[in-house]
Amino acid sequence: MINPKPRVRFAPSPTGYLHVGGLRTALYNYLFAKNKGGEIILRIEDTDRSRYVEGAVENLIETLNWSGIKFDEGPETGGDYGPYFQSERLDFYHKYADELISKGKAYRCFCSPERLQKLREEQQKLKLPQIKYDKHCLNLTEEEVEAKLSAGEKYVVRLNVQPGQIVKIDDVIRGTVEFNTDNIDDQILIKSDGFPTYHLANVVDDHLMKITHVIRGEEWLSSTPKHILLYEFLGWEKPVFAHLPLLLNPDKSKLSKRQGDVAVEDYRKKGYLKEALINFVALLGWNAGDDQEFYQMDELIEKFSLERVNKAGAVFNIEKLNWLNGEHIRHKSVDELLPMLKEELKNSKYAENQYSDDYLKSVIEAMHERITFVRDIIEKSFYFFERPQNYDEKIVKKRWKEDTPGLLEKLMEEFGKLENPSKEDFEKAMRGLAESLGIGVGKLIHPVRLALSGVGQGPGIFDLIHILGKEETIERIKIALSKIKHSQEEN
RNA sequence: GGCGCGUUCGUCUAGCGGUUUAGGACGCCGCCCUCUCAAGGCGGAGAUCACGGGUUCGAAUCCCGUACGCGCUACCA
Repeated sequence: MINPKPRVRFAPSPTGYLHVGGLRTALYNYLFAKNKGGEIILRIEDTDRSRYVEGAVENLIETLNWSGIKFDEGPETGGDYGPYFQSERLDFYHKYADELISKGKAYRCFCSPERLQKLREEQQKLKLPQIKYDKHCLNLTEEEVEAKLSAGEKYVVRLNVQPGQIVKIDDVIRGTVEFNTDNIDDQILIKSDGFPTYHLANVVDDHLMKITHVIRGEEWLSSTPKHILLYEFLGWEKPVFAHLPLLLNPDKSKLSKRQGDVAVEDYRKKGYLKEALINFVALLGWNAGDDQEFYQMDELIEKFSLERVNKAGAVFNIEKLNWLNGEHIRHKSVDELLPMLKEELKNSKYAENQYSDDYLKSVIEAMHERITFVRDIIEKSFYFFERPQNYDEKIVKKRWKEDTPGLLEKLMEEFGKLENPSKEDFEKAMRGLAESLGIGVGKLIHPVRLALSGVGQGPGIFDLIHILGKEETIERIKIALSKIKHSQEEN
């Protein structure tokens, strides 16, 4: 009975940006579909005109594209089950709303917002266990309805819920969950502006688009019985439901803007790799049951299963994301990193400078294992892009001794003799000098590092020298010699 | 308030009745490697498995209750 090729959907509403929780929902849908050789559809749920945000759809699609989640059908790609904007599917919703009305499973309600408000307040005052619509308009005769209709009165369409019944949900993640219809309100299906609510639009579209599995956030679990009722009233086969645990703030509340970034584009701007974000978010609520933490998309597809999704919410912990970002950078080749570095350079203060690909590649090589973000190459090892403006006081104190200037003079002399030196040539020259002087090579290495970079840490000294080149190395040592001497004298 | 879901190291998690002195990862600390910083390797601290009852020869694992957290309770999704 289960379709061997599932069809799932990601159905965001365009209210601004793609939330990281949304990204994970989209991801799980994608992983599930691709693991089973199925299809994933992107559907835009734009039924709330008051929340419409200009450009949100474009932004959503752009961010989804960036993430590497590819949709088989949707606004961009098209497909046989369109249109993929709910605002363009109004006829469908009205058709089925009418069908429900004629079956007595739904009814028109002419109650004013004021009456509804008052009703709610009264029920609250009476401390009624549940606040529900009183089915007032269900008692209207056909003639009364006709009269109101022809008088042009505004109305909504409500689901006619019969109390005293048990609705069961078989959730892949949560097992069987039961609801008593006593607690279910006569949900509005069509708003007075003629647009459907989520509940109707969702069920109609999922059926029409032949969706087999509804994988969505836990916030929908409570309204699922309404959806099940709709499927039953319409005589449609229900999809399989899977309600995902929520993503949480460090204080365990639902992930929100106030406590950090929630928009995928924020993380993108900060320099997180899509591979790292995907990897991280995949692990928030799911694991394969082994010790693997590092995943590429294709491995996630291969190993993903809904059965292994957790029930409890997961705190979005930035530390682990940072680690994963570093891991994914380390797994990338220098050639893959090159265009990324160039892009970062374009947005840096070095945008006007020219660097050869070979130079940048050697810089990447040197910094590859020392960074969390590609941008770190520019920020942590700025000395590959400009001469140091000053020298770290602490390091000067620690490494710049009285005999240092003399030693560096000798070293420059040795380096000066080198013809087109390789990294090994520099090393041989420096170690040779140290040996002949009977000193530890550290007496040379540390001051040289300071002279070349201005700081006390970085790649191996011979890499640093070789990348900078003989001329620049000597020049920087000269500059340091004069500058650091000065500061010493001044003190 | 009502309904629903959840609860294992700070965080992400493994565990699906005995193999557990509860395993891994991030972070933290230490050691090794080493010219520094990383990366890597090794090790350490860190969880009375929310609490209380049961079931059982035996429970983190099954059942019930309590507490706490979260979600829903809109003409929002």
